[in-house]
Amino acid sequence: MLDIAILGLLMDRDHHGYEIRTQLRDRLGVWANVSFGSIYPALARLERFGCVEAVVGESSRVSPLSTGSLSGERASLRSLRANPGLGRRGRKVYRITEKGRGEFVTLLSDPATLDDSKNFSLRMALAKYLTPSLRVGLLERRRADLVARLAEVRAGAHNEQLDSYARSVMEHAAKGVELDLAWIDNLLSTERSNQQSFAREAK
Amino acid sequence: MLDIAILGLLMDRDHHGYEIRTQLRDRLGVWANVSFGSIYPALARLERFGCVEAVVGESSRVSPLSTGSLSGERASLRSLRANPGLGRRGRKVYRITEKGRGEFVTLLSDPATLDDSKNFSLRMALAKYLTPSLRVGLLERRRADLVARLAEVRAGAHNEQLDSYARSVMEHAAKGVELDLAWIDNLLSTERSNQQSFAREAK
DNA sequence: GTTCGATATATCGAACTGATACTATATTTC
DNA sequence: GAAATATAGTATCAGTTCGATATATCGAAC
Repeated sequence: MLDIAILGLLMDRDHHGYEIRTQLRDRLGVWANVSFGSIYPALARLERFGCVEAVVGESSRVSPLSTGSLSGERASLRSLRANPGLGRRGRKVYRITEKGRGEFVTLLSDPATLDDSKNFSLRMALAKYLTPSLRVGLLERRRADLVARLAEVRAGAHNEQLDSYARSVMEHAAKGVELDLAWIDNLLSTERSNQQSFAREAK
Repeated sequence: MLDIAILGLLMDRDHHGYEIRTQLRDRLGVWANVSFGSIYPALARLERFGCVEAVVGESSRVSPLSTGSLSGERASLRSLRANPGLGRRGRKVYRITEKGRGEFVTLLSDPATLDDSKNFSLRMALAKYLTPSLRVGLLERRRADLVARLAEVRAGAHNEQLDSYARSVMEHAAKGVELDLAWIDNLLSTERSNQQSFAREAK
């Protein structure tokens, strides 16, 4: 799952480990904070499989000879983030490979194991890389899962032998699922109206 | 975290592994489905620490000699669930020990690591075992976490360079946090009005 | 009669977390 | 201007959880 997230970020531009963490928080909205104990092994794994590669010439201070490339790197770093305070330590910047791009699309399209909320949100955040039909398929599958889950938590909320706290948790869980469901339905209708407008154009 | 959940279920009555899974789904509303690869090791761990013990005389078919205890067991099983079709295979029923009860309250009260949504929901579902002041403390801590998280996802949702899908995910995440926050505030006001009515009684 | 689905225990490898350790630079404080 | 503090950065470890898989029993459907 982390693999998809990392590859998705790298589709846009190169990143180093620390940055992946902050991007995951700020752009993908799925994790509040991913552990470095997840990120670095995942990066190593992806490199082993040939999906990403470490970008050379980013090790900063070790080679102060090539001022040309160094200043170039500085410039790219400056453009990376407008605020001062760039890289403090030798970073290891990763770039996605061709194989990685292929693997990314495969993983993202794979309908297996998208049961939990995090997994789905991640895929939606990267949905621009999917074809419309795959997007709709993903949404419909998620919708079915949520409907089933809603029945479960609603049944739980009506359980008479629950104390008020446990019941409150179940009721809140139900509201959360309802919110998710409304979101999915909204996305689905957007998706379909886009398809219609596309069909009109093609006519 | 699973330890708290299991001990919490066992506070009510004895359970076997499979049942813990269904109860976790139906009563605690936190997990849709916990893996057996989590439950059985957790049970073994808790037994190793002396927090739970396997209840003897529940091994069913292995000892058809003690008909007295067997019929007694049958009766207890029948009372356990009204529907027919009880244990098909030898179950291992666990009971919480005195040490386990102590450990449970300690773990439940421990303010450390309640950052994620699942963890908090679990604690709330078991909040009847907490004192009012511990409950309020838990709620206020969670509230602070959510306020911080809300700022994060709102900032993310206003990020201009996000595509429409990623932004939708962030906006939905923000709505989810808002829903959580409203729930917490509701629980907090309930908690405080209960305290007030208690104070009036004591007067 | 045999496949199917629910009940039940158990284990394995891979993945994820939280904690911790380490280093380097920037900013603030005295 | 020295010292503390914060932030940026890589890395690893033990413990926990997950998903898949194997095994077995029983009732029901076919």
